[in-house]
Amino acid sequence: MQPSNKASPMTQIWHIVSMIPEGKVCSYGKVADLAGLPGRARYVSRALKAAPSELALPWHRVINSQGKISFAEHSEPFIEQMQRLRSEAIIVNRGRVKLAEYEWRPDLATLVLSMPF
DNA sequence: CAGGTGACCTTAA
DNA sequence: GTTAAGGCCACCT
Repeated sequence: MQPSNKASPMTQIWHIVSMIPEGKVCSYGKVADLAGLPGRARYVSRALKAAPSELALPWHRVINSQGKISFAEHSEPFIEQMQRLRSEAIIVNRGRVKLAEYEWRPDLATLVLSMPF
């Protein structure tokens, strides 16, 4: 019997986030959709908060549907996220990035093949 | 069990 | 371009 490595919803979310490429961003809602959890954007934020730091997920590439950083402006995590985005040559103005320019558009076929069973 | 909360989203002003 | 309201759902009091 194989050890149960079935993907939990949270694991799925971590997996999707890990695939966002450098220099691109993705909204919480989109991550939820891609993880097979439509309408569960808030679950994505919880999953990120719960993610072990050893995973080194690119959590800073996840923003809200308006292209804005969802942490309170000027808060510590807000500033860190902005710095991380800028370090990838992403332009951030008033805590917002231009989605038309930076939104991740994954190839769905490739994505499906990368999914854990 | 009931109510509050939040790293959200869509819609309608 | 903005904000406000309603919806959402796992977690915590």
